[in-house]
Amino acid sequence: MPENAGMASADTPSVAQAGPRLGLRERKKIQTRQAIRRAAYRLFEQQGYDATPVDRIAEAADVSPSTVFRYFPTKEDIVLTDEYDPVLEAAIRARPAEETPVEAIRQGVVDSMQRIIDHDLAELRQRTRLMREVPALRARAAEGMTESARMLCAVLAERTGRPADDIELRIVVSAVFAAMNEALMCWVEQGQTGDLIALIGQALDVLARGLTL
Amino acid sequence: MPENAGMASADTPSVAQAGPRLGLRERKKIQTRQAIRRAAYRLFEQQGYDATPVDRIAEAADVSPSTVFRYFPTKEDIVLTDEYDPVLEAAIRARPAEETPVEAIRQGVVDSMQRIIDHDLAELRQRTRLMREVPALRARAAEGMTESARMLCAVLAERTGRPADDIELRIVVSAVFAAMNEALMCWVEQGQTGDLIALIGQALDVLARGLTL
DNA sequence: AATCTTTTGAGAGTTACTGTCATTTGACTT
DNA sequence: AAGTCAAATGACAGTAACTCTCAAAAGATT
Repeated sequence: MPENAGMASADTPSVAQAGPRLGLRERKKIQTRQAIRRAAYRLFEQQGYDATPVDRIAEAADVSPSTVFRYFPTKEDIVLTDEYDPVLEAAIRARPAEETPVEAIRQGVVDSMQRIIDHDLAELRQRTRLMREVPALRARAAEGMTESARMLCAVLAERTGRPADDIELRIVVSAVFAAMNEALMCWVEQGQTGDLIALIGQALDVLARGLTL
Repeated sequence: MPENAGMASADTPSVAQAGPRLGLRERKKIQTRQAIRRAAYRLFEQQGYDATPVDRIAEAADVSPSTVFRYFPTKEDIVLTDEYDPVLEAAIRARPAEETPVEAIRQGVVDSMQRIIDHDLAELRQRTRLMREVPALRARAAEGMTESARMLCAVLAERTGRPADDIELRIVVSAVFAAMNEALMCWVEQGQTGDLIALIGQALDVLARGLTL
């Protein structure tokens, strides 16, 4: 059974980062990270998130519990750590300056989501399913969204000339993230089989038309 | 020093509920609840949320730790438990049926927020300040918002005739909560001195005009 | 090969819970 | 007023997610 056949994980750099060959140390770190995440995902699937103590994950990944906490400060991070923010940032910066902010956000969001799907759909599925079902993960994910929101605010601040802490800017950004999140949750509830990009598009449409029903 | 002079807390029913005189047992329960919350708020203010173990809150409230957990399933609940949902629900149901959903939400949100401010501004201040500063509370509050969102979806489902799990409905509701939350956070950052109602109005305006900047 | 630095594992300690059980205390009956 | 019942409380034991410290192991460097 091949170990990592044709499967990119979040532990592999998202973008083609043909960086300098890493030393043995760095390579081992990446392996350990992967081992922990894989063991965790497998156990979560088998027995559920709450029913899986970190100690057992450590055991399954063949590392000490201390090591698990060194790689992932909290159990939630094992599931939620991702590299989506830079992707979104790049996608939005790539939009032409003459585009309206809303349109730039829309295209940036759609583009980066497509990239994430292409990169590792299986992982997105697992992650979102867990996010839907485990309250602790939902809560933590929301925390993560406010951090992403700060980033997006900064990018849009440049684009619009507004200050990064501008209230209207923040409203826009948080509404977009809320809509995107809701679209993701709907997708999960529909069995993750539908067209996620279309769902997100629909969600952003609702925002763009001023929430009219 | 008077003990509860002119100060309504979340432990006192929000609305004028001149219900039947409560038995001693019920009265004591309310007292205990109040004692725990007051002790907690005081200690949080003095030494911070994270630096205050539940045991110390129990001690300060003169109850056993078990009792604290009986009243509040988690430490976060001591801060976050509120009775806002019924207020919002009532406010929205009170809007005339011919009003558009967006307008009904807007007025309902504003009305209920005003009611909350009138009821106990001091508590709203403490709560929102803690929500802003303590990550664990931010996360947990987000969880609470998704529950409130479910309720609001149900109410709007009735009003619009759409199913309660309608995607567009859910987008609308989650966007509104996101905007309201962001307005609250802005208010906190501005020292909680500005006009909160105006801020929320501004936030909802941004949504209503389709996020144009 | 020797040394230096980073990573790891072991172990002890804290804290937020969870579950159980005996005791207490208000409520209700007679 | 005494007795009974149900609910509330407190004491205690246990689990699990971390946090900190320190010595051993392993890669990097000379």
